Amino acid sequence: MARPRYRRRPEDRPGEITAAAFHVFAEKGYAAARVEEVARRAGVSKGLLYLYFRTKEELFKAVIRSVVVPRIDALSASIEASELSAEDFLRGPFLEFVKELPGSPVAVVIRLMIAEGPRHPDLVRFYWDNVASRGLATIRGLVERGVANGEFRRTRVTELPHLVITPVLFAVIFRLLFEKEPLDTDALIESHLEMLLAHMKGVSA
Amino acid sequence: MARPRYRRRPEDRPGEITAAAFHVFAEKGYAAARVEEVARRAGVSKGLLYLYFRTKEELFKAVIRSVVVPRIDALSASIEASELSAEDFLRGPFLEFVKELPGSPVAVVIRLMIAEGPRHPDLVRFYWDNVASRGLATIRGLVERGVANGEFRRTRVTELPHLVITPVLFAVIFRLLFEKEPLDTDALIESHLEMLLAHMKGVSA
DNA sequence: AGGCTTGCTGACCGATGAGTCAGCAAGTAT
DNA sequence: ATACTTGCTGACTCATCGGTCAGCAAGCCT
Repeated sequence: MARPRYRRRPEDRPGEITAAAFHVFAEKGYAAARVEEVARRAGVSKGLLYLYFRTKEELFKAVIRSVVVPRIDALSASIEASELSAEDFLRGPFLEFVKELPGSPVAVVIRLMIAEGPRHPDLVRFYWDNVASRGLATIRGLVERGVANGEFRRTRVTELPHLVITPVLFAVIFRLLFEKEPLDTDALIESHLEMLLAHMKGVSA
Repeated sequence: MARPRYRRRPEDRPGEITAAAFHVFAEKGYAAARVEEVARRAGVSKGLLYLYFRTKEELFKAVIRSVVVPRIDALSASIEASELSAEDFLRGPFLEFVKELPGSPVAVVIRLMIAEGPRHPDLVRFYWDNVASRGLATIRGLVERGVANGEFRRTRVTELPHLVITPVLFAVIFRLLFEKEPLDTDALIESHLEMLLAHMKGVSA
């Protein structure tokens, strides 16, 4: 008895295709990724792919969104829900979240954004509006909460929340580029946080 | 009188071609860059380009090397030549050097390395051996000089000199990606250095 | 001037890959 | 069973681009 050559599953297809596309884009980059390989990995014909995504670029955008959107929601939620002091939040949930990033799909997205950003300005815009600026605003809010509490002094960190996450981006990129060179990214991020907290608290430890 | 259609200038060609290639790779990335466009910008035929560079990939490697090698030499030289204390060197020549990076050709090279690194492992190796690891070793040496001097306490920064340059990489990438969003990269780098020095000196300023 | 070397040109080739479409077959209604 | 809808296939087209090569001409001899 011949099994059917395929099953109709219109509900599942888009998700399967973006998942496959994520892997292909991750290892090849945008330009070198082949639409046909995406289709093959998704167990689908190239023609079908084009029924769900109008062009390769549309597919690319869908992939970025599919990785990024759920993360944002998770982060926002965890902050709202927390009753911790600023320092405890930074040492706890924040640190945990941020230590995951270098090994997560977000790292891949960051690489793709750096590599392809210049030719996909609307994607950069989307990323800025939904990830980068919101993340920075969140950190700034946290720092200001600490200042209001009396936990922290007022420092440049309020105006430049970027100072909090520089080692995270460094770790992401270092791992991406120099996989072979060992770097204890956890220690990097933790040491930086120690330094930062000491600075904001105004003690010399 | 008909001007000659071209002049023979075999000495100048390689440099002219890599310079043109730098611009094209910078704005298109590797895969989307067209060899013919490089040739056109260099005022040369595609055929000639292939007399000097065997393949597109060779050309790419030559471009990276041409930007990176002179910088290395300049940095090494300036460190050797200096008699300053560790702190003064960091506040002076080091800071100056590092503030230039986000707007320099090195920024472009960093983008290209991130984007194309995975498919050019020997280039990554070259970059690691000649730039990244040497730069890190230099910073570590500087910090240790400060410790030996009694200027600095012994901290994690000795083992993780990466902590010194995280804001530089951040600034490079931020500028590359979000050109439209203002960020005072000088202030970012300076503030980080203040924090770092306070930490290493063990004071709370 | 005539001949020789070689820097240089640009038309060409072959491969590759994005996107299309005519038609097939899985599922559904009758 | 039969007819119908539509998810799905894969062979095809057409443009693009890396790389080649036969030959042209600039500059240098003599």
